[in-house]
Amino acid sequence: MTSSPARRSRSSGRITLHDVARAAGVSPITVSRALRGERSVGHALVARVKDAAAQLGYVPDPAARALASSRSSHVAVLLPMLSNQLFVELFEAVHRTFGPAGYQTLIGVTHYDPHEEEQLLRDQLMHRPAGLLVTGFDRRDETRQLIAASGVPVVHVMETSPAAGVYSVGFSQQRAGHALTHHLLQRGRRRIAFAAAQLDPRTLQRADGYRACMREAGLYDAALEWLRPEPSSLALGGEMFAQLMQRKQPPDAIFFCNDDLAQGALLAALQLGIKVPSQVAVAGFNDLPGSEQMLPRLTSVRTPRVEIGKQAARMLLRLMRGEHVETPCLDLGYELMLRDST
Amino acid sequence: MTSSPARRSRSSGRITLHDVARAAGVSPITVSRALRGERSVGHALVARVKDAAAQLGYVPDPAARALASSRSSHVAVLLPMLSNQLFVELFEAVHRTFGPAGYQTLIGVTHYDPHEEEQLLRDQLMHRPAGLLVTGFDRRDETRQLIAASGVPVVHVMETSPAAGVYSVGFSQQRAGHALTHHLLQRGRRRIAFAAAQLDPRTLQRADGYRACMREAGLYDAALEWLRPEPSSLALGGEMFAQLMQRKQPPDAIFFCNDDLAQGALLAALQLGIKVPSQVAVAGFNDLPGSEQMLPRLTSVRTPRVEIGKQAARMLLRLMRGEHVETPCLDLGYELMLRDST
DNA sequence: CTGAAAGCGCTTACAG
DNA sequence: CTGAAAGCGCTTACAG
Repeated sequence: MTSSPARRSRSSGRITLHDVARAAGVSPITVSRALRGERSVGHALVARVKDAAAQLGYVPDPAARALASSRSSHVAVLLPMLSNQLFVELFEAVHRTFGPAGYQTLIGVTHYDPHEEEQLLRDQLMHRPAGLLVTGFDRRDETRQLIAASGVPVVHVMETSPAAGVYSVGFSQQRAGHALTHHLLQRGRRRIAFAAAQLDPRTLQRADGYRACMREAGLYDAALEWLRPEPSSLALGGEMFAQLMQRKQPPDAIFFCNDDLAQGALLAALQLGIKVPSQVAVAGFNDLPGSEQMLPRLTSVRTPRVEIGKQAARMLLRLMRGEHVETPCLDLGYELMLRDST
Repeated sequence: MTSSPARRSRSSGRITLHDVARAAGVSPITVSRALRGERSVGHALVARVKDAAAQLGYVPDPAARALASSRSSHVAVLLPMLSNQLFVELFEAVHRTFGPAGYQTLIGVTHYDPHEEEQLLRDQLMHRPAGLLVTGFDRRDETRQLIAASGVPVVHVMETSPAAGVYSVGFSQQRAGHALTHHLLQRGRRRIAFAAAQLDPRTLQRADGYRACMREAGLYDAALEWLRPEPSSLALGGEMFAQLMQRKQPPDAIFFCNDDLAQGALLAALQLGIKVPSQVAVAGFNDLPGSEQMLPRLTSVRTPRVEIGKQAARMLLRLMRGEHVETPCLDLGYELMLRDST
């Protein structure tokens, strides 16, 4: 029971690996290994060490661990925007998966701005995250190089890429856009407009799907496409709807690139006395909260963001452990939610 | 130009304080002090050191810093739920304030669960955050002690408390609830219902305000209060509205504790053919996105979550630096948004 | 105002 | 399968 020598002490009184080692009667390295679950430690020892650690209420110090191993216990997630409920759900799924695995989830919001993304990335990378989750593939070359140079494993979410050495979990935005347009055509619509905001890469991929489908049907008309760069919102959706319906040749269906626009359109229709779907069909994308409560209930495309978050986090966890990933390009599909507005 | 000795090296090739020191011709401690802005270093030296650091592209290692100083460069924020846009806006404001100050913001979502909150807190505290932001005051005694024992400075958001040694930024939920009820009374309403979900402390404080106001008017009737424990949502709001209006003596106004409930109610009214506000007035709380687009536009109480986030982060920053805080209990008020639904 | 020494609590790399 | 030594990159506490 010799107490520590009377040297000038900076000790925080914290219980350390050494305390556990002394209690268990082994060396600190063995404790370190036992607690991290390295296979090389004997069963009996592992049990004894874990007991001692629990007894003492030992909590490892992440900073010391990070310094010694030069790998931290947090994961960085870069998302475009939290005002879109889609990304909130994605984040929560990621967070729920990393938490129990012992990782903290750091969030960065890029606001769809490539420069902001790069700045955030620099900040994050300086903290040496154990892994990185980013949205999509569209970023500056410098940002890409920054990531590559860091050596931090990355998984991309929301889109997929079959490229070698690239890890992604998402679905085909293009095909989903195509499918929704196809549904509208099947309902007998001909003058189908595509109304979009924000114009991020995934929105443009949906536009591609729409275009391809309309061309296949011989019905493509550039005048029916309306792309607005500002963020999407209920108010903007209402405004776009009103203007589209005021045209000399109004559309008989409108495919909004996001549900908030479509919800705003439905509210505007109510106000303007325009009947949906008899006069014009309205469809959205993402199936966000509220779409099922709209009047009429909004047809949309359900995107599997929760599953994407979960699977992407799991994939990243494997990469971080240096394990093999069976399916580096994971397509989780989408689901057409056909409701009353089409 | 002596290269490092041929000892077994674990060096990550990283540029360290020592490299900067050598380049600037000073000792590492001086570099450390100069870069952290300690006053004791001479002007000329600071400039020389900063130059050298910039030249070399030096980036401090947060893990090493945390280990040596036993204080980290991140701040933990505990929020009840991200599906409520209110907290997303609050979080973004906090994040925007801490980022430039050199702190990472770690988020924890409690889902209004005291046990989950305590678990999150243990996780966070083990990482020794430099500061802590928590929502409200309602938590288990053990959780409270955990925080106190950690010595980490804390600021509470959304509610205020004048207690000594307690730091808070928010507004009076009670007064806001009272004010909205008062507005409904002024509009000539008498049978004013209070419909709530989730039943978190702040919702109950709003209920208190409602009750006090109704009692003052001699109109309080317990039958007009409906408290449901499940999370609030558009769907639940619609359901509660329909049931309230089916009663033998329906209310002539309904105060929903949150805008999503009220928005759901407005949509249900449209569907049921119930006129708002002529037949029944509907009001919400928080003034969330979409309320202004509703039909009719929804009366609500605008809560200053962005300002709360910003001011709370600033207050915490001062506490973290050991500076004096002028106003430990900061009331930022609220604003009645009177629109067409009342 | 500047510095040499020691230490923060862990893990890596080398042995046996 | 277990351990003694060294080191990760910084800051604290003590001197001058």
